[in-house]
Amino acid sequence: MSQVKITLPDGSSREYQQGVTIKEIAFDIGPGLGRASVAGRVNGQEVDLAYQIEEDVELEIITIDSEDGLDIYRHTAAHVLAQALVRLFDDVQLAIGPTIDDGFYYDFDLEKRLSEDDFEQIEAEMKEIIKEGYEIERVELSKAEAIAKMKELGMDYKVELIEEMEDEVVSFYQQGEFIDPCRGPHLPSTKMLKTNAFKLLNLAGAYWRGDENNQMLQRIYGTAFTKKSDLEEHLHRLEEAKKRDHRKLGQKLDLFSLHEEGPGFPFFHPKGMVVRNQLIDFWKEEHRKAGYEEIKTPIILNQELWEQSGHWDHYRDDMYFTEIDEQDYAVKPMNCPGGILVYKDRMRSYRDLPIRLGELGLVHRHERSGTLHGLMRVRNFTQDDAHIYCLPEQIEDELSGVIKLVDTIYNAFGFKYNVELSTKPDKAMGSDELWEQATSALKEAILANDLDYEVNEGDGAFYGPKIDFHLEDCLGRSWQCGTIQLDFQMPERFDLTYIGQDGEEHRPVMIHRAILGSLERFMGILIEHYAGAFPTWLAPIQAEIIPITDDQLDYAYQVKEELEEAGIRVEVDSRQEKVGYKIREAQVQQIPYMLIVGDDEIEAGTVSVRERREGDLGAVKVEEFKNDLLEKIEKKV
RNA sequence: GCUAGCGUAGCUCAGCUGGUAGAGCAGCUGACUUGUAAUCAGCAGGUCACCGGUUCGACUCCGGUCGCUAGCUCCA
Repeated sequence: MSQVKITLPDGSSREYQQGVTIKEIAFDIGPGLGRASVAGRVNGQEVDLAYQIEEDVELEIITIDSEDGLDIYRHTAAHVLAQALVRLFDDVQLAIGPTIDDGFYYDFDLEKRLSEDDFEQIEAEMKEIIKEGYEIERVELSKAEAIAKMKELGMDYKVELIEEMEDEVVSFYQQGEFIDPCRGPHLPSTKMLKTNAFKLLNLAGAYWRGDENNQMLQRIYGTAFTKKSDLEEHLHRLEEAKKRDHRKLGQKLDLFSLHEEGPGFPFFHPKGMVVRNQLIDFWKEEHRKAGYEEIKTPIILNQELWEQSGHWDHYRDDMYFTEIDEQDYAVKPMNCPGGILVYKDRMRSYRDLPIRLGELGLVHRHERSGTLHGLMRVRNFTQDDAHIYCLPEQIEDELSGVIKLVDTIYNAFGFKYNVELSTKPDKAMGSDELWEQATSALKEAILANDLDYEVNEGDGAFYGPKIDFHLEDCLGRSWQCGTIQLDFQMPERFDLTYIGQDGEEHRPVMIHRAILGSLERFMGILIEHYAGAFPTWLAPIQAEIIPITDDQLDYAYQVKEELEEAGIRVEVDSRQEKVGYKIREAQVQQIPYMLIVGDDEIEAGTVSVRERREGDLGAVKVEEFKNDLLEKIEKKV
């Protein structure tokens, strides 16, 4: 027997007999580590504790309290869920069961339609399996054997998956009577799962392989932790997150509403309009500084325009149509064709380029009913659109300019964002060469700006690839907001030209871009981001004046007038209620400042300032409060 | 669009195995004139989403439609 040299992450190394398992090494290093170990990473590859080391390797022990350890733990929990389903339902067909950010799910096919009422029974069976404490063993079969095995068990989806694998050996994990093909690793035993720290959360339909043309499977989502308290904390966090839901806050803070009379067509209330208008003011200011001009184009335009743009061929199903004087018209789903008409309205010189035309354009799209979601996914929304017409050699600078503008605007709200590069979809216009050229230009712009990004294959617009900027909502769901699309198709289709230095006509390049994405979605994100407590510059009401009795009403209105004259949004709560009541009301409405005025304040010409988070700040002169507040608003703090 | 669930007063929710609805908050009226997160009393408010069926009788059971929620698909 020869020795193998194990190098640990800290650089130290140890010698063991060839064939030593990771579990043995972990216990050899220390019993504490041994007990906490769930798997290993050999030369960067995750493997089971029972994995035998046959040569010199770099080894990392994965412990239960690490992120990777928890992931393995949850993966085993998913297998236990699958095992429970197989035990409970004869005709269950297993599909896939991966881990996700906060838990795991398993997809399966079953004649019986499950409901959440069935969770209790399934969880009980899972607990039983955990208690029975099966060793979890890795089994390797040849591809042919693997297929035969799955056919024998009637697992058609697994057969399909294995048939498409390239490897000749397929690994399985067996626990008791249950066996499931899986890459692993897994916990060494089902009994390592805590019976009181997992929970099945919800049930959903999910298409096999994510394709809506396929069979719809049933999916059970669950989560698992190594401690009961962690599970409880997680569930508590979910509850707290739900309180930030923009749909709830929108109603509570009287910002907007949705009605059956117009599904997906949001109604903005006066307070919601304040936020929206502040956002627009900020947007306009930043765009003015970045060299944009603004236009406005019609909502309804002749159908022929949409045929020319390619929307008729590629986007018709998502559009609304109408008729005017027996002519066919369409309600715009995008602003570009209208904007193009503005560009084409006169001759353009190379000296004019780049031309940056911004438009807060109201678009309508027929989104499928099941996809609507508060303000995040609606059927009419205002895009903070702009189209940049430029020379080919200006592309790089223009793309960078937009990326920087996105960063500036998102930073004003403290948003973290994810960047995706979306490439050519199946349903696309134009040659592969042009797409390739446009895609690599976008990629270069991302790299030049030092952004991390992921590639989203086939998710581009039908006329060009795009860089998408994603923001997260209260539950961590990702929503596309900003987008930059490089387009060589529309200039061609609309025969866009500029006169070059040589006096000849040339083709400009077009960049479509939105920073906020849509005002509606962005506001939804904003509401959840701030949990309704908007920074003062955005707050619908910035200060609530609270007189203690009617005797101070005159003074209250006097203060109101002074602040209003300075442009501050202020209200007087003139109701005959106790101070505590009015304060509570203002707190619930997340008003940044409450100004309490009693006889003392009248006497001294002050207001007692209460800040919504810090509480009572004491009395200050009205003038001082005003200047202070104006400065905060100006600085957007 | 698909799968599952849900739809009772402006809001949040009760309503047992079918016998034509109730609370709190909000609203209105009155009293109280109040010092940093809810003063008291009274009043009013519902074709139980809509349409049809079963039944002597339906908020309750069944079917359909619409809307909402979670997820899938699709997307700003």
